[in-house]
Parts: sequence; structure tokens; C-alpha cells
Amino acid sequence: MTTGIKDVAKAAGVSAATVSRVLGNGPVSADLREKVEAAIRATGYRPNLSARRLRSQHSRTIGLIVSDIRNPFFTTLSRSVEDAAYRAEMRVVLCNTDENPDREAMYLRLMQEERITGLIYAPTRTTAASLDERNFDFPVVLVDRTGPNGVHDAVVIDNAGAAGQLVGHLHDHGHSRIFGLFGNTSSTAIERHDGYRSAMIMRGLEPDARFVAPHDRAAAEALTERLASGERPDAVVVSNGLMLLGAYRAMRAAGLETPRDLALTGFDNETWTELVGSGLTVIEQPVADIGRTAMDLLFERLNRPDMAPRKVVLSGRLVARGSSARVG
Amino acid sequence: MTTGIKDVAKAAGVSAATVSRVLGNGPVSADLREKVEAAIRATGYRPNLSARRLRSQHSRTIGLIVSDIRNPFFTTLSRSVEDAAYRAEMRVVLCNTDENPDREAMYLRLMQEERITGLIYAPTRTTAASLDERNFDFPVVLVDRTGPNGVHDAVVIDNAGAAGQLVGHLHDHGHSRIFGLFGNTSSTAIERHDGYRSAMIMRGLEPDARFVAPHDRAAAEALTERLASGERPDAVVVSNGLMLLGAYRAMRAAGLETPRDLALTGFDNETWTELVGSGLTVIEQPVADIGRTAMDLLFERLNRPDMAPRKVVLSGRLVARGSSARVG
DNA sequence: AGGCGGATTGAAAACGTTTTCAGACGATAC
DNA sequence: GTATCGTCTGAAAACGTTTTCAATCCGCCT
Repeated sequence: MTTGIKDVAKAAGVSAATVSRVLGNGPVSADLREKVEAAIRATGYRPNLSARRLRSQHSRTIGLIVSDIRNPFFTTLSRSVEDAAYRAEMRVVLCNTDENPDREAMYLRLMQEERITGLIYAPTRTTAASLDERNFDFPVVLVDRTGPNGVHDAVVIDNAGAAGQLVGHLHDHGHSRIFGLFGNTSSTAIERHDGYRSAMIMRGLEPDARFVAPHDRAAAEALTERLASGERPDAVVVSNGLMLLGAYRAMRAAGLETPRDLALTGFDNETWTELVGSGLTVIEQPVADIGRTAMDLLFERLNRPDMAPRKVVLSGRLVARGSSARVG
Repeated sequence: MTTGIKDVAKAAGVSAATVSRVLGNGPVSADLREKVEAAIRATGYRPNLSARRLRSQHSRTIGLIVSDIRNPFFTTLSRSVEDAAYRAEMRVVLCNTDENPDREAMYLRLMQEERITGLIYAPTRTTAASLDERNFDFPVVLVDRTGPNGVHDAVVIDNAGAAGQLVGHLHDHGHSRIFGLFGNTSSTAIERHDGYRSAMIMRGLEPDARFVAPHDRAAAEALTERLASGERPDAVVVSNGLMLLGAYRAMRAAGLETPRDLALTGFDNETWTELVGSGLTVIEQPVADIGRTAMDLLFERLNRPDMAPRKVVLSGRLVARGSSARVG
């Protein structure tokens, strides 16, 4: 139906093989190459990528599995991955799991059926646990979250350290009843909790943490509840941007202001955290770097499949703003 | 190398055709089907999508071309498109053009090579102009932005009406020197300007608009400049979320507060617009509906290719907040 | 002059499926 | 008992490329 390589060959008076070689920069004499290129332009020929991929056994496709592209962290991650991919003349297929292990399983299956070149993947905690056993026939680079052992390459930030930094910053600014609010689906949240916990203990403070589903709603509920019960904390650490939003709303709904009543801090330097009141103190993650690094690891792994697995740890940056200011 | 349909066939003691029929829910007797399914499980067989697509001539892939996934409008648009796609067992290939016509051209080429089933596309104004002449061999649904004539289906919001609504709202609340700040790359911005302009004239107000590149930086510069020169406006209408952010920053940098000094309003109900001060008055777009509707149009078009092109116009919703409150 | 080597070229195989076509079988209708 | 039909099955073609392999051509060496 549509014009194929044979039509071009016929139009140029050469064989299909020669056309293919022109397309792939193979060895072709200058005049034939020119004739073929003219024929390509004349016929408006477009290669069929499915056929090409089937025959060449290279999909030139990388998979990207995240929980939700609307999470700003993953938005800019995906953008940086795509930029790197298209620079390498590759395509990206993007999947949203909504933290749902079933969807995760289905997308992992899809990745195999696409015969992707490599996968960049932010797994749920439950799936991450069993990830080391599974055998994929493409390299996998874990981002943001990681499994226990480390069969796969990974790039993460120093979550425990960053959370500790936040605790230290708050303590140094005169806060001591620091409440921690963490997600319950990712290794990342766990690590942040651990960092929070040890920093608290190290400074002789009493840990006071809760784990909830990583939504704004769940976070809002949890904070509302905590504010209503017992002695009120004077500071809060929240484990990601979306939850921080929920916490902020809950705080406002309770009629509280930051930093006057509560020093609200958390992860992810999203736009609104800068604009709101005197600004929220947050840990900024080098998201674009994470994406770029992940792609680098992927490509290196493709070149040297037998290299030992590597984990790259980038560090977050504390952005101090009004919400953690010393008060009173 | 990897296990193919023939290996499964051998393991099950049937022909490749039968395995294929089991996979595609073709007519197969119950016992053979069972044997084949067992063999599939035993061999861990995964179909090769490239081969399947090549032979069946159906890519089951829809393309999505937007300017930048980090623009929240496109973020949630892409999510709603993907949800609809995966519900229909299709994949999505996502492309970011950065408003760059060259990248647009390259991605359009890519779409043809992928032999996509259909395309959802937010074109640059320059590309949109020539879009009607081009002949794609897949249906195209324009979103958010549209070309002049309308050879393709489209789903947009009533931009002129919404901008007019904003002007009316501001005027009703006592503002009359209303400055308009619009992007210069999309038909959408043009329409919003037109709506702004006619509403101003209709109400006997003097239009005062500027077109700039649709960034936060450009918007910030433009507003800063405007605030410094001549009689200061008492209200501003900004044509999209990112530019609104720039405008807000510029306003704050100039030491002004909303609504006291300036009634800042615009498009896109992003998170931060609600949280900032007493909130920014904005036009909220039904983004998820736009995506869903676009997919609907696409599927209908696939079923009935000869139907006349349709344009679906959804309407934005005015979300009145503090920034447009009557003052003085 | 004959042979050899490198550079180009074309014919045909291969990639892993789906689909067409025809055959086999059993049942139903006469 | 035979003809007819419908259902299931397998062999082989087809999808549009890339890649292998052998052939051809040309120049150069002995």
C-alpha cells in the first residue's frame, strides 16, 4: 500500500539492498547514493520502524516507569530522560503505575514485549523487593527508589542525610518537637524516615513520626489529626512535595501560620513552596541530573554488560526559607 | 535467540498458527487452547510487538505532541490521554517540541515512521498554518490550539469568551486600566487577546496589550517594564500559567501586592495560584476533559474516516479569588 | 597476460508474527 | 449412503526491512 523500500529501489533503478545502505550510511558510490536520495524525495518514502526493528533486533527504545507523571519530580525527570534519549536518537515509552503493583507488573511485561533497549524505573516498595530475582533481558536503572540488595544500577539522593539535615536545621533554629510525616509506598520515604529518626535521637529529641499513603489528602488528614491531639509539635518534616502541599493546606485550615505557629518543611522545591507566605524551607533534589545520570548509567551498562552494579548517590540541597525561621 | 511463537508451538505440539490464534482469541478448540496456554507459561514466551505490528499493520500506538510536558496543562493532558489509551490497550509516544518548528517537523516525521494509529497534537502557530495542506495517513486531533480552516478535528476551550469573562469580572470589580500580557507562539494566545480586546472595547475601555515569548522570564520582564512606564494599570490579564507565574514574581519584585496595588489574573488553575496571598483569580480549563474528548474524537474518526471535521469547544470556568477583589 | 584484492552491488534469506488458503474431520440433511 | 456444510487445524505466504553471501568490476602487481 504505502511506498516501501522496493518502490524507491525501482524508482532509482537499484536494488533494495542499496537503498537500505543509503539509509544506513553503508558503502554506496556517490552517484548511486545521489540517485537513491532523489528517489526517496520523489516518492516521499518513510521507513517503517516496525520492520526495521524486527529485522535489526534493535528497538532503540527506552522505557520509563514512574508512579505519576503529574508528580513534579517525575515530570522533570521524564523531560530530562527524553532529552537525553532523543539526543541519542531513541524513543521513550512512558508508563504511569499510580503506585499500583498490578499496573507495574503489566508495564514490565509490556517493556519485554517492546524489546526495549533499557529501562529507567522508580519501583514501588513491594515490587522493588522482588526485583533482584527477576531476570530482564535489558538493563534496568533504578531512580529515586531502590531495592534492598542492588543487582541493578541505581541513582538516588542521600535521603537519610537530607532528612537529617532538615532536622538539624530545625533544631538549630530552636525547634525541638519535630513531627515527621512520611509516605508508605517507597523505599525513599523509609530512608527519609530513618534519617529523620536517627537525627532526632542523636540530638536527644523524641521521634514522632507517621506513615501514610503518599497523597496530599492523606497527608492533610494525618496532620490535622496530629495537630488536634496531644501536645502540638512546633515543626514538621514532610517526605515529598505532594504531601507537603496537603500538610500546608491542613495547617492553614487549622488557622495556623508558618513559621509563627509551626515550622513546615519538606522535600521537593516546587514552585509554590517559594511563593507561599515567606516561603517553605525544603530539600531541593537535582532532578534533571538524576535523569541524565540514569541515562548515562544505562548507556555504559549497554556497552559493558558485565560491570558490577553501581549506585550513584547525589545530594539534595537545603533551601532555607521563612518557614523555618527562629521564632519568639 | 529468545523464545518465539514456534518454540511455543513445538512445546505444545501444534502449529504456529494455532498459537497465534490462541493469542488473538481466534477459533481454537478448548483442549488445544489449554495445551498452548500451558506451553506459553512453561516457556515464558513474550510476543514480539515489532513483528506483530509489522505483520498486522496495526501499531496500536497514538502519538502526542506538545510543547513541554512540564507545563502543567500538558502534564495533566498527557496523563488523561495515556489513561484513555491504555484503557484501549494502546501505547502513547510523547514528544516535546519546545515550541520549535524544527523539532515539530522531526516529530511529525517520526510519527509517520512509527505508523501511528492517530495523533493528538498541540501545534505551534507557524506549523498550524500549514497543517491543512499536509496529508497524514493517520487522523489528527488538534488540542488547545488550532489551525485556521479546520481540516482536522479539534478540541479547544472558548478562549475569547474566557478572556472576555476575565475582563468583565475585573471591570465589574472596579478595575478599568487592564493590561493584557499574551504569548506569541500559539493560536490560543491570539484568541485570548482577541477576546480581551473586544471585551475592553465593548466596555469602553482602552486595550493595552503586549505579546511576548510564552515563558515566565519574558512575562516577568514585560510586566516589570510596563509597570515602570506611563500610567500604571490597576489590573492584569495573563494568557497562561507559566507567564502568570512570571508576572506574579515581577509584581512582588516591584514591591506590589495583589489586590491592593494590582489585580493579577490569568489562565490555568495551578496549585500555587490558590495558595498565594488571598489567591489569584484564574480561568480553570477542564484539562482532563480535553484529553478524554480528544481521544474520543480520535476513535470516532478511526471508525468513520469520512465524517466532516468537528471542533469541540469546552468552556473554561472563572475561579474568583482574592486577587480580583474590589479595593478601596 | 593473468591473478589478486578491495570496493560496490544485487539476490535471497532472515527477523517473528498474522493471515490466507486449503485440507481434514464430524455432523447434519437428503 | 452420499452430499453438503461448518468448524478446526496446519502449511505457507506475507509484512518491510537489514544482513549475508556471492558476484562483478576495476586497478594494480608480478
